[in-house]
Amino acid sequence: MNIGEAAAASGVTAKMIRYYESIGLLPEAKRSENNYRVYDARDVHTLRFIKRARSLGFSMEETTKLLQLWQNRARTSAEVKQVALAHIEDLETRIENLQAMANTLRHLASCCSGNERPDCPILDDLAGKTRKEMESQNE
Amino acid sequence: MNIGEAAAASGVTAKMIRYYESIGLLPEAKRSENNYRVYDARDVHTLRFIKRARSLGFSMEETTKLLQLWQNRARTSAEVKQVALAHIEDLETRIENLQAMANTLRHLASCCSGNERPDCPILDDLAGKTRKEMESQNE
DNA sequence: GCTTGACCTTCCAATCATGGGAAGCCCTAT
DNA sequence: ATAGGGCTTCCCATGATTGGAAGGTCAAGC
Repeated sequence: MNIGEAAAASGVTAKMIRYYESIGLLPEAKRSENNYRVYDARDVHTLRFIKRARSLGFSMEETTKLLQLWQNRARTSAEVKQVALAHIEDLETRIENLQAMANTLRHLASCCSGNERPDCPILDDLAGKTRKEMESQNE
Repeated sequence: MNIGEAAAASGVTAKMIRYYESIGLLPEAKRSENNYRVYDARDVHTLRFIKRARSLGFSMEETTKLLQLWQNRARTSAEVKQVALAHIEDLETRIENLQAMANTLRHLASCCSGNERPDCPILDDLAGKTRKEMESQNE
């Protein structure tokens, strides 16, 4: 199985397979006489594992850790769970940050008439104008 | 006002101020006889505008657009609102993606005993095991 | 046999926004 | 005079991925 077939079977691009090998996430693939990388079903399984982990937002570092645990029969589920819980916490932090942004922007947008006039509470906020300054804009 | 003072006054690092200038977000700063960049209160105001926009998650490209609108008296609030609404949509998409990841992981983690044994539903999911395969693991 | 095209190989560069650091100039205080 | 701090430019690194160039290899069709 060439890299292209492995890519098609796993959903990971050939480029990324080579990259994963280069950073040591995957062991060096065997080579055919033509110097082509050769893969088997087990490699494809590993690639899908990586793809699934990445799609759940795990970093390459976390994915490496998970892959090692997967391949280690002496692992404990506690170790795996710890990685997952840490990642959940990271996701929740990021979600909260994004939601705070979205909430602020929704509020500002709802205050913006969105018409042909130039005055805009969104820009006023970005410009650091206080409510007080806003109210006394005729000074 | 030197770049260090402008940085302290705006909360934008000197490094980033130079970067913003290099990509054209900021015009080239005037120079003192020593070739030091010179800033005034207006520049600091602009830097804070940028910082606030970035903190609301706007990309550099969107920030550039907002800055142009801010500095353009002929703008309409509709233009500003459009940028904001597009960004809100982007944020919401990202939030949904992260939440889907978090939900999946929370479910998997809740199914994981997190003990000393190696069997782990989190790894099973990453490995692509179906529920059916899980139930018949004694085969 | 020779060309074409689809693979594969390695290596280098770009992305986005930011941080780190080197080498060297300028100014002030001791 | 020397030490220090700030300024200058330039290059490099991040994380994960994509793009591309230059060249080797293989199969099919002429």
